[in-house]
Amino acid sequence: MCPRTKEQFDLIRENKKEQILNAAIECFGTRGYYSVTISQLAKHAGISKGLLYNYFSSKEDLLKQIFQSLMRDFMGFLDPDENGILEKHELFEYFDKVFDFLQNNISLGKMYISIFSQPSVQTILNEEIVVASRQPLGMMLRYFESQGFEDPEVEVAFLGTLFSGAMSEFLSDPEHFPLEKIKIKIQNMYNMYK
Amino acid sequence: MCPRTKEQFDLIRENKKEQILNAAIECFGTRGYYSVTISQLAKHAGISKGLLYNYFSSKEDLLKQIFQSLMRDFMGFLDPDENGILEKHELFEYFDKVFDFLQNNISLGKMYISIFSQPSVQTILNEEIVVASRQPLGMMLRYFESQGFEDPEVEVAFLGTLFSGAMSEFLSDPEHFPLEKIKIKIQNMYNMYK
Amino acid sequence: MCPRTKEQFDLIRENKKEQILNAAIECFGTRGYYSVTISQLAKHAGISKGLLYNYFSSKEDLLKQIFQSLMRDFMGFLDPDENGILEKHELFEYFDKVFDFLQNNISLGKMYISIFSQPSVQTILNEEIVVASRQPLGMMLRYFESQGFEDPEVEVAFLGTLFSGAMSEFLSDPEHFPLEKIKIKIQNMYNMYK
Amino acid sequence: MCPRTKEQFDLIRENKKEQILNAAIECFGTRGYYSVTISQLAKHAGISKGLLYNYFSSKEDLLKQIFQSLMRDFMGFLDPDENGILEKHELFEYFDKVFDFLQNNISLGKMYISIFSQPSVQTILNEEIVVASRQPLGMMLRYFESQGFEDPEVEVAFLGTLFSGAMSEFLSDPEHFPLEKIKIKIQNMYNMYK
DNA sequence: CATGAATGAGCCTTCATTCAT
DNA sequence: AATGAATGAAGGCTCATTCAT
Repeated sequence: MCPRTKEQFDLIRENKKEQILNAAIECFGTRGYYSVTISQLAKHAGISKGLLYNYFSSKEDLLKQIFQSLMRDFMGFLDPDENGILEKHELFEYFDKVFDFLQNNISLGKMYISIFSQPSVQTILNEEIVVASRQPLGMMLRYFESQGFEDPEVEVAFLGTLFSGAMSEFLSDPEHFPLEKIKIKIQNMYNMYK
Repeated sequence: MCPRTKEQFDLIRENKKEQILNAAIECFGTRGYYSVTISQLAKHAGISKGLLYNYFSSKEDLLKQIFQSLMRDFMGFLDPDENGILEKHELFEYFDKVFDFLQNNISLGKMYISIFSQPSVQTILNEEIVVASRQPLGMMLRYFESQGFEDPEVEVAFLGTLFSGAMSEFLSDPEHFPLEKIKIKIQNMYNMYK
Repeated sequence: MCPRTKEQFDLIRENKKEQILNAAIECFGTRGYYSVTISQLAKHAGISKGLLYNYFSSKEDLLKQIFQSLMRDFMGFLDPDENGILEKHELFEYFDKVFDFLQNNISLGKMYISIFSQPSVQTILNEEIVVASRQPLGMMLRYFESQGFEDPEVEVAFLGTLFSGAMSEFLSDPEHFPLEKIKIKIQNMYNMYK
Repeated sequence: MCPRTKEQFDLIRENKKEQILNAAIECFGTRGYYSVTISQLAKHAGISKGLLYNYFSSKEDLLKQIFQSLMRDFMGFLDPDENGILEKHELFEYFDKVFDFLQNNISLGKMYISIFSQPSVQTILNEEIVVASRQPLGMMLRYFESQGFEDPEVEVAFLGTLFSGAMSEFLSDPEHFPLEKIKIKIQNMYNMYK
């Protein structure tokens, strides 16, 4: 029989990679990066240990790739028209989008939280984090400046506080946290009425 | 050389245990529970590995004891007269005390954050966390009820959001986070003027 | 597309096998048998891993086939008329041929050296080595006997010493080893003037 | 009970390290660096796998330390008075010492041979080899210069040829190689009569 | 009380080999 | 004939824990 075509192989690779990433997000999210072994990961993804290394060069690499994809998602929520400028309605919708996303991707969110709070994981991702956060922070700062806020830097810090607080509280108990009501409270604080 | 009186023993035990706990807090806080080895810990504390097991039965036990001591500190901030009832000035002062404490115990704070966000560490501490948080949450709820808030449960959740957000943002970059200004913003929200 | 005539098949097989052997000699010679992976080998040969196993049943088999081909070459140098008897001019020319060959096949030579000195590779090739060396050693012995040497066995050992020494020194630094001058020194020792 | 003194621990370490080195030399010498596993090594040395890493930071480190000790031995044979100058009697005795040593340390010798001929092991030891060989080669060169040899560099190369040839032939079959007679032949070539 | 040598289970990773297409 | 995805045994190494002294 003739071998598979390049297109067939590409399709297999793409699907399998997705499959592994999903398994990894779930495992890392529920049990934490350090507590998950490659063996468990492979079993969860329904593949052999060795195959994982056909797609990711190491456990660290796997973490980095998940993180980067997550960062891309978040950036897309913040600045959908990719013009680097944050408009009022974008900030407003950002809340909705991020928390909608989190509700549908609880494991991913938990993983994100555990990434940002585990010092040693931060070490692994350090460069990625710095690069990834530079742009959104700058956009928020310019937004508050343009809106005539008295102390824009504090506003950015406070917004960050609300965000990271809401995320971590929601994700630590998704069933009971009154997400909708909190969102409304926050949006009211910024006069973001629909 | 070796034999000592009972009093000497007790004094040594007390000091040594403190010494180990401090070293552990610093190491866990800066590098994370999983990345710190017992060897490193012992070296940092200036003792031998074997001796550490004289004071703590395992690495997990060490973590639990740190956590319990931390919880006791926090409870002391929230309800200093230990009457189980949260009064307005106590909530007001709670903010100050907690963040004063954090500013002087950054490693401990980082460790706290990493504890609450690492799923596997949560597993280790699960019972302790549930027990420890039941009382303060109840106190806050009764406080907001007594103050006639429309939806006390949401208020508790929102306060928790502000808290955990401020903690995590402050601890992720203690040098630059405008802690004082954020504290004032929060206290204003609750009309906690001095 | 796929089907071909039997003649085409045979031609392809012959070329492919040559191609793989050459790649293997180069890789084994420069990096050593154990450090070269089948993947690298296949890439170097411009084929897939799977195809390699169509021509060689295992990594060991590949090594054995290279070795056998090398042994055939060397035997051809020692006894070109294949009469099993070593004549003076044949021994004389043997030196020239072997070292000419080595100069043009440095990787092969390095591989030969590494084969003979790696105990575990010797294990793999053990039978082949014994069989292959029996004949030339016997021929040399009879040669020195026929030339009336006092202690022919020592002469064989000494000749072997010179040979293996010159090979290993040349191959460990082909650029700087004064091969021609050493050859002349050796040939003078045996009165092998042209 | 009181703990051991520093001297007691040092003694334990020294003995144990020796024990591991000897086991490693024997294993590497008989089966080759790549074919020996840490498990086998540990079993052969009568210790656990983990303990090996208490004394050597890696398998490579173990190889390097063996090699360095071997190089020190060889240098001691070549220039016992450590004046950096090779005298006639020293070169003469060098032969005897080296081959006496090899007869009593066949595994070590085999390991040496396999080191110098395995390309990938060479890579590991590359710097060490360059450094280690610079001095003796320089000494030999100056010796032949001082003795008025016509082409001292070729003499060094030829002596190296004899050496590495004799070593590899002897070590590949220590039982049958006529070492004494070969030594005499070589010493006669250089007029090194006792 | 105090030390660090010693253990061994278990981790991440590699790689020869197989197999469906 | 040809491909590379897939497997799994095995290797090097780490580290919490124990124990003789």
